[in-house]
Amino acid sequence: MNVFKQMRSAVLAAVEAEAKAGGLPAGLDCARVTVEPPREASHGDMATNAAMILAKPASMPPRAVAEKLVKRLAAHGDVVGAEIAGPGFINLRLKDDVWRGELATILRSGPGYGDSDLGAGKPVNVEYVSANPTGPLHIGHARGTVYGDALASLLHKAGFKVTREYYINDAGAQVDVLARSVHLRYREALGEAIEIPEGAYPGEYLKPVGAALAQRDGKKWLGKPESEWLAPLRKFAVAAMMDLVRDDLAAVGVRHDVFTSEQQLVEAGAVEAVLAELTRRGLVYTGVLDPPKGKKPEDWESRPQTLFRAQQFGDDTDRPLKKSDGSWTYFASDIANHFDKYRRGFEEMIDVWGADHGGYVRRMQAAVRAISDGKAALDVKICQLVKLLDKGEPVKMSKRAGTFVTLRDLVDEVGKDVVRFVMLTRKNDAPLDFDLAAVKEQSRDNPVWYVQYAHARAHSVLRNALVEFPDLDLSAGALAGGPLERLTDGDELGLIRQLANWPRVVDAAAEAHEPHRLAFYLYDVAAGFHGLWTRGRDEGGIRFLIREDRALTTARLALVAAVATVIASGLAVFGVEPVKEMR
RNA sequence: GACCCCGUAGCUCAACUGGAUAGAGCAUCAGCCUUCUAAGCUGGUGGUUGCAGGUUCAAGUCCUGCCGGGGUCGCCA
Repeated sequence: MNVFKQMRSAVLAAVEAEAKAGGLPAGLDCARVTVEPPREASHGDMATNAAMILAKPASMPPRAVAEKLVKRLAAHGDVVGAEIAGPGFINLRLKDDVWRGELATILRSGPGYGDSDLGAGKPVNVEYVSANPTGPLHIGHARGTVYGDALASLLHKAGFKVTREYYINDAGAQVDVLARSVHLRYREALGEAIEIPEGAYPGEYLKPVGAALAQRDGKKWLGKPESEWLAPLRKFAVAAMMDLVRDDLAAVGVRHDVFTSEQQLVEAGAVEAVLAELTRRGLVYTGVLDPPKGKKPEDWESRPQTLFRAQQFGDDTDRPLKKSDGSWTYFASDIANHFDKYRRGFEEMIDVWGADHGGYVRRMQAAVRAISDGKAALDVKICQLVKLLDKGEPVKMSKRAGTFVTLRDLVDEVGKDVVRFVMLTRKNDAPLDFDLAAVKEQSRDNPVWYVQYAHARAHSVLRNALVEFPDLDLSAGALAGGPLERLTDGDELGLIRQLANWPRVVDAAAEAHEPHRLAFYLYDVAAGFHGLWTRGRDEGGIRFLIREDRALTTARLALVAAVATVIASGLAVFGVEPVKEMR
């Protein structure tokens, strides 16, 4: 329970008391009542919209409601001022001790500060990456990977029971291509001169896979018809690719809890099972689709096919479940995938997809509603493209020429922490520029650096404090129990207010599934701290370390330690290591 | 043609799911280094939130219609 929630309870209590006293109708709906920090600091510590929300149902002017509430709130022990402003806001000014108390809470909570019970232990499944197992992860995967992972951490922090899931698309035609490509490399490893035909994967990374196969099976698959080796090689190749993918994921600090194989779902009859279920509900039929208007494919031929009634669940049209060769569409097995998740207990699911899958969102949401009788909800987060730049110039990439940038290359170039942080500095559905030169810059416009610098600076102060006061106890408990009443400067208290906002930021970001908000918040905290630091250059009295005043120093170190704590808490969600020195 | 995303300062982007005078960085202009890291800080300039309506105490945010940019559109995943 953070300070804002506490004050919201106080506001609700005031409403209830007023209702009991007859000043307001009983049973008013307070769900939309908020207590938040006002945008303008001069408005006080917190503001509530209660009077404006309740005015209409109470059939009273907002200011009249506000007057009644103000009277009661002014009597609250933590409140030193309550006034009506603007159209009916109630601005609350709190005792400084409330903020000092929150500072102690931050220190005692450590990096766990901001943890909440918003999720109440509810299971959430976050499916992300889910790249085809046909090669190493490239830069196009990087954003969804980092985003999904940070979102998972964020939801965990907000009290959800999170499962990180990877869906392996190992049943489609692309995997056949992979198997054939590996067979070529296998023949090559056994001494044949090969030529890579059009339509096969040319990547060098398949060489060791072919060699490993030759090592394991010898000449077993030479000169045999494809029908004999395709299935076993597919399995071998997919396993090798997934090893590759897992290594790449580890390099960016990502680790999934569950890997679900499409192939295994198909083999286990999961697709038939879920289709039977949908058929039983009358949601599957054989019909003919109209060609898309305005863009009729050349080879369009009208034919009856097996369709899912997606339209009944909000999609634009019904969607095919079977290809013309009789095998399942990707959509059909993906329904089985989501049904599988639902049966494993997930009523809340999140999928992270690339921008090119935007058109697929509705049908999958329709399917999830259908298979769960509307009990499960699927949120799909689309990650827009990342434009890779160097000094403002686009980095040339070509898949054909093999010069596409792998995720590993990027991590090797700038480091895991930078990749992770930068990927989270934009809303997921907005395009992102990733400039290799800019992220190496050490300046204010490089947010990674700027935030890390604030954290390092804080630790630098703590280190210097021990030079000045060698016997100082810098443990969180000791600092929290220190003479915090010595913190009286407006900027100091302002910084505490900013830190106290962290739990709200966590909750709001978790609810919106928007981890990027944390990046902006951390940047602001860093700015607040850097500002206070620099003020100490001009005004000796505001410096953190005051040789002649051990008590004041202790109090200020508590603030410094709290800044470091909150930054570390935020970076932990991002999976970024907070540094204590900038080197 | 349909659907999805985006449109905010010269540039790159925020805006706490509808709140008060729309905020940061870059750029630009003016300042601050015998002192805990100047790798930094302070201040100024800069806006018809693409356009036009609507909803209400209140709209950048929600609804409708346009304009512009991107993405997608049966048998790819």
